[in-house]
Order: sequence, then structure tokens, then C-alpha cells
Amino acid sequence: MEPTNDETGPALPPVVAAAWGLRERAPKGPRPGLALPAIVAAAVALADAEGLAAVSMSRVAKELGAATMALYRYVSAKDELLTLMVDAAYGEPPAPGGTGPDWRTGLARWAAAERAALQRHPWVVRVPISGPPLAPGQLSWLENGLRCLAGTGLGESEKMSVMLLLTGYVRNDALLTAQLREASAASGRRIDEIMPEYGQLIARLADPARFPALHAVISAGVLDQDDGPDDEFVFGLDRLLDGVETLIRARNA
Amino acid sequence: MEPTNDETGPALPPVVAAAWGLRERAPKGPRPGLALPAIVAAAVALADAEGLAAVSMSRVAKELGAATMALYRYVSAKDELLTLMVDAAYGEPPAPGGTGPDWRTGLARWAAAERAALQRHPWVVRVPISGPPLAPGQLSWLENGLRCLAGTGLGESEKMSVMLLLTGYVRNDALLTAQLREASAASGRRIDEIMPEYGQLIARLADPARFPALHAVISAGVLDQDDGPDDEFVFGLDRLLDGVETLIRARNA
DNA sequence: CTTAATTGCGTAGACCATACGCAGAACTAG
DNA sequence: CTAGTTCTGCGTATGGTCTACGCAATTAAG
Repeated sequence: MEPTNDETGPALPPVVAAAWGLRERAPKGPRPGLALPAIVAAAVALADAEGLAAVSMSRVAKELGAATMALYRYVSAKDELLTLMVDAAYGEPPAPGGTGPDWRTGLARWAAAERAALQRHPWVVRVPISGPPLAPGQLSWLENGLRCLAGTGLGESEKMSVMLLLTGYVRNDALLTAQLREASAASGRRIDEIMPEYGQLIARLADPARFPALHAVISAGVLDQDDGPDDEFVFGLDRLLDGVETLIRARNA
Repeated sequence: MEPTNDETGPALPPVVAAAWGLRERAPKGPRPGLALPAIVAAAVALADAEGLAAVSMSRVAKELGAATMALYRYVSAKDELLTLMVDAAYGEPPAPGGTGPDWRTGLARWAAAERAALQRHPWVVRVPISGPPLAPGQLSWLENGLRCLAGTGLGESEKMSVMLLLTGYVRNDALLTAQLREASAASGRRIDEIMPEYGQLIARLADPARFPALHAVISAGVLDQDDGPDDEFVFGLDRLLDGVETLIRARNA
């Protein structure tokens, strides 16, 4: 199972080989009855329908009409399946948009696309990742994001840092959204009731003398008005891109 | 176990009552042999030493010399224990710093303090949170952060959004750092070998014709130079605070 | 036809969270 | 002092998890 690769360098982790389709099948032995993409697709569908907790090896196997241990011929461990699921959930990145002076539009579109993917598959942000992104889909997203920054005058290192910052922001926003949805489901409240209730609880628990700034926020009704999750996302994204713009201007001055 | 609370409003979730020490003990029955803070402290120590995966109810109980099921007299479920662990790991927030024109120094210090707490307890970012922060420690951190923004001319809603943005950034940075460390441990490489190897793998896997921007980054040696995790953190933080500064200037114009 | 490789998968081991119920301790009411 | 109440500790049991191992069946090469 050692990835045969004629070029030199560090060995490919098995999960990377699987993601790039580099697992070569020996000509002997019975035909595989399952296929890795089908397994991943079934797992993704299951996670979409019933959440990440429902994705167990036995459950995925049942969904495919196979036995639990059959999956381990295609995947070396559950972690590997999860990594492949994430890559599948991201799907195709948005087309590379305008470069040069149009970098901001391009990055905003890129961020919106990542956010949309994470909203289609909210469980993605719950998957514990352990390593830098190497799956082909992940690299495509990174590539198309980096292209937006061509011609901005930023250094290569800075471009990479900006992308790291941006994807981190989008993922964090998706995580918060998913948490809100879970809190709503757990308490049985409607999702737009959660934040006002949260404000009431803070007001009750926190002594106004010790938490004056917090109480100022609460009594201003910040949590009562439902400004929608999109506004919050746009606010943070605007701050972040403003910061990048400041840097780009400094580099071109 | 319904939280008795004479004031009106939404019911307190049990975990919140526990965090605020509102669980009143009946005068009858035997003295409790354990105490909630001791349980939480043992669990935190265990997570620090052996990672979050080592924190099972039976393991925590063993650490305390108690039986597994004894813990359930103090904690209604494992989720509750995890939430309390997080609050304990954060500890005390930094003293509220300079307000007014000094907001930036204050927020930078606040962010550095959160980062330090998350570096002391890297498992915190792996705990799946399900709901807005209501534990006393969390609220103290939020309070002291909000105070930095007093006198900036920002609206209350904007202050809250800025804090959300900032803590999200710090947490995401800590998550990436933890992932890097895990990748290092899993592959047996030294931690400063991971990124250069990552670059080599990308160079080998990704076709330069399809991934030109990525290859530009790689061949610039971005991943080879070890600029240290602190530089990456400072870069993102600077961009973020630049963005906030732009907003504050706009509000005061 | 023999042989080597590979697949499907049954079994089993080692964990995990936690529902339930019982024995005993500690307090209160009488 | 006694009876009743109520809580604690925790043993047992259930149903779930991942996955190491090994065996039978299948396929193709020699």
C-alpha cells in the first residue's frame, strides 16, 4: 500500500494518494464491488441528511448494502473517509475572477462561494482536520483564490497569508452558524428566538456592576433585532478586506 | 434538577447553572465526596497531558479515584463537563486596558492573552461548542474586550461584531497551530519540517499548468522559510485591526 | 491447473457514554 | 431515640463505536 511514486521526496500519506486517485489496482484478485467515490458520496449524503454524528463506518456500509469491514478495503481509517468527504463537499471552486485592481470583487465572490459550500454541508466545519490541505479540491480553491491577488503588488508570502486569513474567517463564520442552529435544535426554540433569549439570560446572570460594557450592549437591544446572519458575515468580511486594502495601498505607495 | 430561579425568563440550561454555581445542595443526604471544580480541574489536567481524546468519563473518574458513574452526580453529560473545561481553561481575562484612542493596544493585548490561553490548552479549540457563551469566564473575557472599544464611536452592535470577529480570528489561528502540531506528531517529523515538506508535496502533486498561482507561491520558497507562527498571527491581526480602524475613522468623520 | 493476489466480510476485542437501580449515609420530624 | 426522607456512590448492563485479524471466495497470470 506504499504509494509507488517514481519521483523523490517525502512519502505520500495514504489519504493523499487516495484523494488524487493514485491507488493503482493490481490486475489480480476479484473485481472491487465498491468504489471509493461512491463510498464518499454515500457518507456525504448521510452527513447532509442526519449530521456528522450519524456517519459511522457501519452506517455508511449499511447505506451501501455492504458489510462494515468491506469499507476498510477502500479507506485505511475513518479519518481518511472524513478528509475525502470534506474535499467532496467543497466541490468546484468559483471561476477565477478579476485580477489586478479587481481583486476585492474576486475575493468577495470566492468567500461567498466557500460560505455557500459550507452552508450546503454544515458538518464540514465539525470534521477535525489534522494537516495542511493537500486534496485536489482544496488546492483548486486555494489556486483560484490566489489568482485574485495577482497584480496587487503583494509578495507571495503575503498572498498566502491573506488566503489563510480569508478562509479562516469564512470557516469560523460557518462554525458559529452551525452552533447557533444546534443550540436552536437542542432547546427546541425557533432559530430567531435564540439570540433574544441569550440576551435575557446574560441580563439575568451577569451583575450589571461587574459587566457594564456587556449590559450596554444588551440594553441597546443588539441581540433582539434579527439582522440576519448575512449582515454579520458581510460586516466581518468588509473589515477584513479593508485591512487587506490598507496593506495593498501601502505596498503600492 | 429544574433550576429554581425566582426571576422570570427562559429556563437556565443545566450547564449554565452549574457554571455559575447555582446548583443548590439539599441539606439531607450524605456529603458529596467529590466537587465539581475538582472534577473539571482533573479533566483539564488530563487534556493538557494527553489530549482531548484521553478525556473519557471513566478516565477522569480513575484520575480522581472514583467510579465512572459517580461523575454523573455532578455533571449531567459529558458535553457539560467539556463546556466547564473550556471555561476553566480560559481563566481570567487580561485586565481591561486603555479605552478611547488606545483601543488598538487594548484589543491587541486581549487577543494575545486569548492566544496564550489557547496555547496553554490546545485542546480547547477541538471541543465542539453548541451555543453562545454563557459561562462566567467567557462573559468576563467578552466584557473586558468590549471595554476597549468604549469611546471609539462605534455602535453597540458594531462593538459586538468586532469582538466576534477578533475572537474568531484568534481561535482559528489556534486551530491551525494545533493542526500543524498534530500533523507533525502523526508523521513523526519535527514541526519545522512540516511546511517545507508540504511545499514539496504540492509541487509534486499539482500540475504547474493547472495551478500556476500556487506554484508561484511554492517556488518563491514561502513554505521553506520558517517565519515562525507568531509572525503569521501578527500579520492577520494587523490586517484585522486595520480594518477596524478604517471603520472607526469612518464613524468619526 | 496451479498459484498468487485481492476482495468481502464475520468475529472479536477494546473501548465509549450513560440509563437504571440499589445500598448506605446523613439529615429532619416526631 | 427513631423513622422517614433524600441524597451519594457506584455496580451492572445496554448498545454503540473503531478496527485488527483471519478465512473463504474470486480473479487472473504462468
